[in-house]
Amino acid sequence: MALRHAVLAALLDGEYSGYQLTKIFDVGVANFWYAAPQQLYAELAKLEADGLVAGREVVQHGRPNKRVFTVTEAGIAELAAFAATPAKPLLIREDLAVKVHAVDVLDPEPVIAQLLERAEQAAAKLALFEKILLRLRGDLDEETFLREGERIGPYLSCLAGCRLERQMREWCLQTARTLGRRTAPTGAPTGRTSP
Amino acid sequence: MALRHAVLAALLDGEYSGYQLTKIFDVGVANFWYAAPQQLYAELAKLEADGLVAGREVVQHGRPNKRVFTVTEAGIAELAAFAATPAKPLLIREDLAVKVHAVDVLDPEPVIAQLLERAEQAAAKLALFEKILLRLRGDLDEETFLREGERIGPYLSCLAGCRLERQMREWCLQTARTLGRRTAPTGAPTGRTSP
DNA sequence: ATAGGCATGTAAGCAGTTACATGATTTA
DNA sequence: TAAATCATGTAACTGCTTACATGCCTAT
Repeated sequence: MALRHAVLAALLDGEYSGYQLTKIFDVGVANFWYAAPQQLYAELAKLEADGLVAGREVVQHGRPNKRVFTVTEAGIAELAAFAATPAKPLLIREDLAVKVHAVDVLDPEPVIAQLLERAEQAAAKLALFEKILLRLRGDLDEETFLREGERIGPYLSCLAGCRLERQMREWCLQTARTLGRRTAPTGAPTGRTSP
Repeated sequence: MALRHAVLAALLDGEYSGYQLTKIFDVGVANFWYAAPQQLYAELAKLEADGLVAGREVVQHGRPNKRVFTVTEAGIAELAAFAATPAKPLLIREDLAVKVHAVDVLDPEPVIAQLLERAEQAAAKLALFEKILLRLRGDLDEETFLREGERIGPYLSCLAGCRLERQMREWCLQTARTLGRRTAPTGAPTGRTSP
């Protein structure tokens, strides 16, 4: 049971409703945990029942009311216990890499198309993360902020997201180029050995 | 249902038994899919029942016999259909990043220790992957191999593993350093503001 | 009007994890 | 003689995904 810790960590950034959390978690690399909306509503209910978060009704005009949640002291204690526990290894599951692994016996065209699409998504996420970094560090430069800032956890985990997306983008582009060169020596003669 | 595709892709590299696959999959980033041993035995049974792989008994002396599996033509067709289907987004779940995200309200010591340990694991995996790359490309240099090699899929997916582990190592070290500087201004006076 | 965003859930089914079970052989 | 490696599973449980359900408000 580790989704609960990801939810608790996310709620340290502020009061959020279930719906707001779904937005944060379906960016996926929010805090390196993906979760479906239904999981979040269920988990929040459990966390509240266990006294790890406290809900508060927020009345809104013009849109449905919502319940926002805060981490309780018991919730902080739960996080502390979690942090002191040995970390589980990274869990990663990536369709696209499986397809690339098998590409030699397959039609490479759809794989190349997916690599290019993924590269664009990675670039978009990277841009988003860099905006978040800017917002978090305010008017300080990164080094000063990391030395003296009050709350650097979200910044540090966002830095990991940047690294990941940057590598993802580069790998996708490099791989697409490599595959493209092998399949389509189309257009002007290139002086390479003909088939 | 995507574990089956990861298993099929892994079996393109050669005939493997269930036990051998467990070794490949618990390296984790084998082809970007982690799976527990029990999953693999179950999945192989299903794949064989569906005619996507074929099993063959290998008699051994001095150790238990084993059954090794090969991908059938139907298996290749299944992989082809999978490759043509839009890829699901990357699934990533990382305890350690969650802990870092929450580090401001926690004792940073155990988190730093885990970051350093993870950095070492990443370095070890990186070294392993680089050996695999060498083995795959034989006596060719990378560029030539990627242009002219016969089977480049495993090489390309292993390159992704290298990128990932390299970033992981650097992020862990950078993050541990940052956290360490903030908590322990021990030793010689540094001129910084005292607590 | 219709699509999209806000807001919260239930229910069924499948996938993944943890614990248990067995047994032979090689290495320390 | 104990521990590690090879080799293959079963069973119970938990967690995750997919599909369904509802309803209001805003923008096009």
